[in-house]
Parts: sequence; C-alpha cells; structure tokens
Amino acid sequence: MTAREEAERQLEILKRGVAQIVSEEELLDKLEKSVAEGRPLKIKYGADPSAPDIHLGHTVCLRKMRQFQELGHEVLFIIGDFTGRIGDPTGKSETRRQLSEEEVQANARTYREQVFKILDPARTRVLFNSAWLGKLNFYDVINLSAKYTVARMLERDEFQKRLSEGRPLGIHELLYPLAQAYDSVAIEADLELGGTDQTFNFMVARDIQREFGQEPQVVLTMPILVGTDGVNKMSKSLGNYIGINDEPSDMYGKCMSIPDQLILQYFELVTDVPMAKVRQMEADMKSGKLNPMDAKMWLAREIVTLFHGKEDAELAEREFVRVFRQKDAPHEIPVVTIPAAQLTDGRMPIVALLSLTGLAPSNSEARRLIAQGGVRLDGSKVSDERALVDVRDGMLLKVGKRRFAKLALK
RNA sequence: GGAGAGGUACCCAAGUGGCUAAAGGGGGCAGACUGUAAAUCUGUUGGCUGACGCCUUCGGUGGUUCGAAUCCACCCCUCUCCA
Repeated sequence: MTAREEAERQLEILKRGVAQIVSEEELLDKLEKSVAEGRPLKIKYGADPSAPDIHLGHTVCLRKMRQFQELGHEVLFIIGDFTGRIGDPTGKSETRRQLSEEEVQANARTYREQVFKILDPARTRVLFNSAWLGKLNFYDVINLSAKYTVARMLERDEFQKRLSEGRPLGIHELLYPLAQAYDSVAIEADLELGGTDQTFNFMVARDIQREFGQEPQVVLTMPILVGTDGVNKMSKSLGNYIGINDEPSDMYGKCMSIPDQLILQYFELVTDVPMAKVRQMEADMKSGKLNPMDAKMWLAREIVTLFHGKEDAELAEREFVRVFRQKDAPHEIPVVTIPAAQLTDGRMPIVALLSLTGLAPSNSEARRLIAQGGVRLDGSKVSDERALVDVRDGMLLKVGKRRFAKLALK
C-alpha cells in the first residue's frame, strides 16, 4: 500500500461522526506525509481545568482522539490551567475563580484517571499551557495581538451577539482565542480537535500559526452531544449528563431516558457499532420493523459495556427490565436501618418513615407524594398520609418508579 | 465623574401597601398511558402540622405603617449610555 492509499484509508476511518474538517485535503496531505516519514501527527486537544468530571459528551472527542492513536498518532492533551483563569467567552462566561496550584494538580490527576479509560496513555502527552503562556511578558502579548485585527476577531458570532445586544464584552475575552492559538504555536500542532463551539478559536490558531511561520493546523470539530433532556448540550451543571463513572444500572437507565430521536446520533458518536449497522437500524425504525425501545436498549448495553464490561451491562439490562417493565423491585436495594427507639409500639407515621429513609426530602414532600399516589409499601399503595406503619424487618418502601428502600430494624 | 436600568423561589420572569408562599414559563417530582427513566396528557413544586393554623422567603441593614417583595434611608452587587 502506498502512503497515499494508507492516508486515504485513515481518513475514511477518521471521518466518522465529524461535524467539519478544515480541510480534508490538508488532512490527507498531513496523513500521507506522516505515513511516509513515519512521524505521528500531533493532535491537540484543550481541556478545561475546572471540571474534571468526564461524561459522555467529552467522550465524543476523546474517542476521536483514540482513533488517531490507533492509527499511530500522538495526542497532546493540554490542560488549560492558564487560559482557564481568563474564562472562555463561549456561552455564558461567568467569571471563574482562580484555581490554586494544588487544585490544578488534583484536577489533572482526576483527568488522567478518567481520560485514560479511553485514551492510550502510551500515545498521550499531558501538558499545562501555563508552561508557555505564563512565560510571555506584556510585550509578547502585545506582539501576539498585533497579529490579528479587531474586525477579524469580531467575526465570531458570540462576540457579535454580545455587542448587538448591548451586553458587556471584556478585552480579555478578545485575547482568549489568541492565547489558545498560541498553544497551537507552542506545541506545533498538526491538528486540533474539539467541539463545534470551538471552531472560531481553532481557525484563529491557523492564522496565528501561519504568522509564526508554521504550517496551519487542520481543524476537526465534532458535534456537540445533546444531553438526556434532548435539548441542551450535555453538561454536568444542567444535570442532563451520563457520567463515565456512573453505576452500571444508573448509566443504563440514563441511556434509556434519552429521547428516541437521539438514538442514532448516540450510536454514531459514542459507540463502536459500525455505521452500516447504524444505517440499517435507521431504516428498520422508519419501516416499523425495529421498535425504538429495542434500539435504545441495544445502545444502553453498548455504552455500559464500554465503561463497565459486558457482564455488568447485561446485569443492568436485566435489572432495568425487571424494575421498569415488570415493575418488580431491583435486586439491590439500599437498606435503611430504623432505630427501634424511633418507634412507638413498633409503629411509625408513614410521613416520618419517608423522610427518615431519605426517599422524601421533607415531610411536606412526603405528604405530597402520598397524595399523588407515588408511595408504595410492600407493593400496595399508601393513600392515607396519616397512616401508621407497623415497621417490620425487610419491609419494602417505594417512591415513584425508581426510588426504593428496604427497612431494617435495630 | 455624570445620567439611567436592575438585583424576586432551582432557573427565567410578573408583581409597586393587605385578596401574595408570591402570576406565567422552564426544569424537577408524581400520576395516567406506553413493550423505554422516549413521546403525550394531567397534577404538583418553601418548611412545620392530622387539621385550623403557624414560621421563614423577594440583594443587605435599619425605618415608616395596624400591615411591605411593594413606601423611605443608607449600603453592597450587576449592567447600559455619556464624559
């Protein structure tokens, strides 16, 4: 196989799921050169230092990086400890508090642990951008900003929007893309990878690299993964995320809670299921041959398998079917010990029991739940909020569809 | 420095003296339905109480008043425009 053919083969693999590549020809050339010279491409990825909890949304890019690694390339994982202090103008930029050195280090450690569930440590270098950005003096910064114009910087739609809506726009925010661009210069990135929301920053980096006499990086963006609410981008703060450290059953359930329209996209972006199969599924769902639920169960199994292994995935699925379809109790239920001292004549008001077990956050909420018919004791609905319960060992308390507690007397 | 706008419950946002625990929307929760924790529809959404009711809440502090998210004073914070 010629270098060109090998490059074409790699490109074909790498194109799965991507939103945009600038440009395919450049990437192909770089891949070819890389193959011919036996030199891995440097894949740049910038990570925010403040949120080290990784969820499925992050894995979209991580998986793409993994693909690069499997093709022999090298990932430079940059922790933006310096830029993190500026505050990325993407979205609602709330001023961030400065992280201490120790916090940054601690976060970095967590990052490594989580990220290497997907990335190959042998082909990853973790770097901190303070290493070079922290060395620039004011002159250097001005010099760097001289390489770009205000008009060009204002092309960014986020900036445009802020200006036209009369919302504030800090000078430092204009500098942010330059700082990120300088990262690319510092490491001589061949390609930068990230979400589509980063497109502008990535493109600025190309220009700045050119200014520094480097070959511009290829820009490869991935779609932003929509969260379980089906509307917003997946993020921890919105609570619509599936964490890679989630318990298998929780992870499975969360996967099942995504809207049906998201199924195919999830398959494409966060699983290894071949695209041919994904397309087949799409056709089958359209024709009614495949129930979306079954497709989703497959998806959930795939995802749980990726992070917990096949066995746990199958277990999680059986539990899901048991709890939600057959409405049985799960096998593992948190046991709550009830101190005998809390009982009068072996009995306790249902409301108190609900808050004591933590199934309801307050007595008022407990009453509300009962009024709404959401409380079951050993399978039968509790309808009287004043009911006194004869507490027995092993009693099963259930709230809603998925909150259970098993009582233990002490 | 000057002029102005604003800070309301998890979020957005109405409310300018009692009828306001505070409209509406989002989100959350529950129910119905469903082969899904999908979709759809309905209800619910401060705390204490069996209940009457009571307590806490509208940036902070202090006042006016029988009574304040609503009026006054001072303070803190955010934003816009002009210089």
